[in-house]
Amino acid sequence: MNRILITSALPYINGVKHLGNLVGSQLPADTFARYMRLKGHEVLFLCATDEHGTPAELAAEEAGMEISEFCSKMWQSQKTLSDSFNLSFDHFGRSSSKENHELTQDFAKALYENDLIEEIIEKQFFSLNDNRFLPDRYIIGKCPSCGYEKARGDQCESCTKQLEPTDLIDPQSAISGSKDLEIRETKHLYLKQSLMKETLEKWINSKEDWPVLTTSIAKKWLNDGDGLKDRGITRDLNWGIPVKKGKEEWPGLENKVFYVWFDAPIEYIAATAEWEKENNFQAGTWETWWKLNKGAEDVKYFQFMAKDNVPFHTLSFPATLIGSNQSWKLVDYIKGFNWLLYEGGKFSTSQGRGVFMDQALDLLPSDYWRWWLLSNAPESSDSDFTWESFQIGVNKDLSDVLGNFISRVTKFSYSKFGNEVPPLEHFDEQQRILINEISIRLQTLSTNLDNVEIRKSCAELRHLWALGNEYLQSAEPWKVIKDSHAKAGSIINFSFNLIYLYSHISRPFIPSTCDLILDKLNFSKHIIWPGDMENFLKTIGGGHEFEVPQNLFHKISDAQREEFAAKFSGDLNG
RNA sequence: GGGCGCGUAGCUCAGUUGGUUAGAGCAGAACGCUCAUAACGUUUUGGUCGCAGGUUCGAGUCCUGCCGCGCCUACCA
Repeated sequence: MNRILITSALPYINGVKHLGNLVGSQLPADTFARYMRLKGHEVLFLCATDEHGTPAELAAEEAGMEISEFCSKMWQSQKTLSDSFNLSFDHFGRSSSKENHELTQDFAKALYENDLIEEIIEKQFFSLNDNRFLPDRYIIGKCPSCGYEKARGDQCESCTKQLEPTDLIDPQSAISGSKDLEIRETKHLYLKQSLMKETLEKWINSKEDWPVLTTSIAKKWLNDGDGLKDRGITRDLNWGIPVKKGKEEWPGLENKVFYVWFDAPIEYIAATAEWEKENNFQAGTWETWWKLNKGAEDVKYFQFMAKDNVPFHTLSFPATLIGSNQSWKLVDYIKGFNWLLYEGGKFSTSQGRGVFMDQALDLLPSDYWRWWLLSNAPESSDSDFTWESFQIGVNKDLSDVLGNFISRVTKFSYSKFGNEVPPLEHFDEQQRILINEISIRLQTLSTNLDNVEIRKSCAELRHLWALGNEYLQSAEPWKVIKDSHAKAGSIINFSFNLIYLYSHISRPFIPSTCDLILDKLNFSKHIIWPGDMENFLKTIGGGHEFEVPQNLFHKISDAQREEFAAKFSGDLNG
């Protein structure tokens, strides 16, 4: 048994997440966590909302709510949705937690003491009307290069030229539109990660098993231009973690908070402390997961995220952990994902384009989405959600292959033998050959999951399901029963044991369907990853009582598909 | 501009360190079965592996150049 720490990238607080967000980190992480639990490992699977930053403040303002109230509400909403999608987090925390405040401030202190934080005086736009400093992208004006009227202070979206806010002609606040701006001097903190370039590079070069996507992004940042740049870790906002040196005030930074990207990854650690507290575990339990000098040497740590998150997890966060010199556990494997597209274009939270988690569940049960998303996860490149692909994938794999197999076995059995599973005589030649093939394929599935190869795992699982139909077709119990009741019963017994197998190995992918199968077929709720097939496929013996489940999956009709597509076609939320 | 990735059957993709007749699912065709959600099974039709060179006994796999597509480039998270 190993101790396995799994974190999913933190979903941002500003609204309901779409399917692209879901498949980019939380969902594959859940499948991996569930698999590792079935394997008997001690798993700690964590996630939390990422609550700080300007977009959260603006979203709260738009909703007419206090920021703290807004975040609480959105946290509850995201928590409810992740439960509905059966994301099996051991704890779903908040980056605004007391634990994160303390840890973040402690990290800042340690980094400062190790000469890895620098105080820099900068000139920055201050909006008198909004009574706040404005980040570069919240200043708009005319682009000096192409004349575009609504160029942002960091970059002109029209000609893509990189800009400084002071370059803009006739600058104004993007928040209020006010032109009453002045440039003020203000102090900020920078994380001197440039000093850690060699250390980080060596660490990343040692990770030969990471996906190319992950290491190539990290190396690009390490070697781009003058190399790894220092990074500002403070912002002029009200909502966030106040800049402090541990518990002490930080002179000149009294009204500032840490940059969201500094405190968000620290929440992984804080969430562990929250988890400990919530469960009343012995004080210091969280450290056994995170501190190498307190028992974390044997922990294997996996992170899941979309590609936009990779720089922070490969560079800034490790720089924070290493730089503190406090023997923190570093990540062992980073799984990065590309984007999921919606009908060829981008999912967009701001434009309401695509399908969002709450809307998805209004249409169909979670397993339909889980299955399609996992079997089409954007691993090697961006992948495209289309209603047609979704319809075909769900209908074929879930209804025709898995659902129909369970249906034909249970209904045939019930009609011929009543509500008790008939007994197995002994494994015949055909069954032995099949047991052998299943063992091999199960090993492949297991290896794919060990390697966090999500699509391949789905393909292999589907193949295992298909073996059930192939077996039934060639064994032909409906013919055999005319000569031998016992022999037909034996075929059916074996088929029930195949369903028993599927209810275990499918659980990381489609948990609620598996629970339903366990329930209806009266299988034990004690689920493990199967070992020896010969024994495992004898588990359900003769006389086992069951109930015929209703059809587990309903097909998506063409009419339904068209209705969904029309509903979600526009640039407004459906 | 720079960096990275992709381009394999009509569609979506897999192809370990280069090794014999290039694979899967979907779609198409034929046949079979009738237990089942008109579902299932068997067989089968589709590929000069983006283009052009090169290395090699041998290249989808390595090298060079080109074409096309996508992503990233640090104050959106």
